[in-house]
Amino acid sequence: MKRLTLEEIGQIAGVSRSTVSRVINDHPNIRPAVRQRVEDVIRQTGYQPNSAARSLASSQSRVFGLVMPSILQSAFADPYYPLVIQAISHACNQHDYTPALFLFQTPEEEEKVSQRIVASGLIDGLIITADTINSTFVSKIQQYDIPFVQIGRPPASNAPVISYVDVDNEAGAYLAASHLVQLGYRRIGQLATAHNTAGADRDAGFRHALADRGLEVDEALVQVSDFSEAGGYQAMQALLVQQSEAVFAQSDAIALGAVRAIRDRGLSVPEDIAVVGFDDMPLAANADPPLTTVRQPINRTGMLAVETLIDIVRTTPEPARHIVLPVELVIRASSGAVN
Amino acid sequence: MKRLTLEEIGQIAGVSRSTVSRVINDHPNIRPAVRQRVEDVIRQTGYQPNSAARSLASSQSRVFGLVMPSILQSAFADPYYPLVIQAISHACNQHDYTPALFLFQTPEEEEKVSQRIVASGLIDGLIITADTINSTFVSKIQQYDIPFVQIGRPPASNAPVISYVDVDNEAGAYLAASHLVQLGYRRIGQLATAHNTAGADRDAGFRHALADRGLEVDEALVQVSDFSEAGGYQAMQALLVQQSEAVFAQSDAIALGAVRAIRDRGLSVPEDIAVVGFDDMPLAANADPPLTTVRQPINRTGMLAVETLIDIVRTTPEPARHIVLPVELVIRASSGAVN
DNA sequence: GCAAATATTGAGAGCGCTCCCACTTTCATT
DNA sequence: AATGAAAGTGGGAGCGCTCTCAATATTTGC
Repeated sequence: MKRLTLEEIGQIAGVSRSTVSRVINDHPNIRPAVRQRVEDVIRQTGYQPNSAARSLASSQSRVFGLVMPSILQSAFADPYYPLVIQAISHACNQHDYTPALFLFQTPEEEEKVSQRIVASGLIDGLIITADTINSTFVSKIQQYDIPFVQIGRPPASNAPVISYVDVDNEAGAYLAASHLVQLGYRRIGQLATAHNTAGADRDAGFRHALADRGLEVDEALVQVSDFSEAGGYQAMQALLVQQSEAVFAQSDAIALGAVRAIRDRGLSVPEDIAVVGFDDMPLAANADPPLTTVRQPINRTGMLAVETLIDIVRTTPEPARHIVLPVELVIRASSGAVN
Repeated sequence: MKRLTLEEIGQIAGVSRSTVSRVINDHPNIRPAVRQRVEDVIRQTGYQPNSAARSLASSQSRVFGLVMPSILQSAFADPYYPLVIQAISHACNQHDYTPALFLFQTPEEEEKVSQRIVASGLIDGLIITADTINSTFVSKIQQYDIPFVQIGRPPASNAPVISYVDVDNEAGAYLAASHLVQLGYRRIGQLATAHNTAGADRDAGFRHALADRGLEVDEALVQVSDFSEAGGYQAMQALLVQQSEAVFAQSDAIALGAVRAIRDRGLSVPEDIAVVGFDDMPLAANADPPLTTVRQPINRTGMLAVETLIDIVRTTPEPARHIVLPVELVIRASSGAVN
């Protein structure tokens, strides 16, 4: 099937290349009859403008890059990332952008690909997720004039100048921890993380909640894990020694690992130890027991990241946009509040 | 940071645009001294050719589309797909291709985006996964001259003309089922699937293995599920009524759902019912009990899909390439063969 | 009904590259 | 040393679009 050009569409419709271009780009000042005629021809022929020619002439590609730097072994072990990818894909489809995927498993891979990303003009903007606190990627691309938004708050030093979409991690952790306190638990542990600001904010919310109820945080009850199930299992084993009554896990994957560790010790959830997670992944509801957790709106996060980036690309990049989405506590059996 | 052009690089290096182009595209017949000089300038300036201009002039974009049609609710519930995405991303990075992601959650989304994909020239080729048996997507794009490879064998009617990379699902299921037979189980059930050829092939391998050992397949012991954990849970509940001694699950996610269902019934794995999965996801080794399963080489699958597609794009598309990768049985505790 | 204002359309240039062809230089051969 | 072939290099055309500007058509006001 031969590909048609603007010129040929114009020929068929009896107008010039320019007029067809105007129709496609939705410019004003076209006689309705002409627009109609051109649109008909486009529909009948299935014409699609050549994207290379378009982006060469307009220096806009309508391609966004979705970047996940430094996924070492295990980032995909957290089902959060696939959901983010899905959400962004969906948002891009809605807005006629194409998402290009850049997963970096090693620093070398990151180095090799990132130069091409920023300098080839293939990409109009970047959505960056999973940024670890000391990632070099963001500082590298800041030198180029490529627009980007982060999913998740960047470290405080960068935050004012970087646009981002985040969920209210602190409020979520506050809700989760308060829930445990209200249920009467006193020795409340935390399975924390140390890689990104989400972990830091959840930690802050946890501590804030306990402090507000007059409880002190026993540092022995705070164990550090990564965001994976396996990490949660290990960290929980350490926590079990400390006889905590309840535990707030910074992700659902961690929570599931914790449940497994508790079970392996012959204890049960929530009777012996209550567990609360964070994220409300689909598997949280199906878990055994169903997981009390903090629901974060991943689809909205992805949609807003894309829309914010479109806004930045089309209008002025200044000032940086900061969006923080609310979260909610979803109470299920694992915290002992319901059967 | 202003972007340089070929012309400017040539100016700096004291050669013409054409010569720089030759260096970049690795053409022969350049004096080594000149090539060196040009390469130095490129390195120092960090020059990257403009990809829009390049693809307009050469009609090659070096972008591949990764398509997952008809993900209705739950395809991402199977952790297999994120791993495939990761593998393909990695392979594309290695070969200087950019992977663009097209996930379709509804037929409307598929309809809207697919026209743009095939006709805009943005994409040099497609890698199509998760194709359900009666997907219309493949038949739609076959009308266009866009090269593609499938991950997973297409239905027999299409198979001869479509290039694909698959794992030996039948052999894997045969291994898994034979393993259970050898362990002495006789009432062996299957948690099957009905969406794609992988399921059909695994079913065939399962039946083949039982037949080879003189066992008949009791159809009451074959329950149909989707590829998810939740699906496995439901299907296993139905199977529990039938008193099977062992069960072959067509995916690890299904197997984990089955384990949960068995547990919920107060039975244990493998003492009461042995379970074997398929895929060897990372979580299979960490599961409780660790899952006996069939390991499929997802990274190699992704790499070969990309390399096959590159080969098709660069050389002749005929004849279709068919690659089937071997799998291996990984024996862990869930089948009762080890503690 | 006519000039002025405005709406609509077409043509040219150019985005930065690749590809082809023509030209210059170098080298092997006699 | 002369010749032909091969190696190496530069310039023009053109990929299919957008954007600007000039030209033409239509409308408005009086």
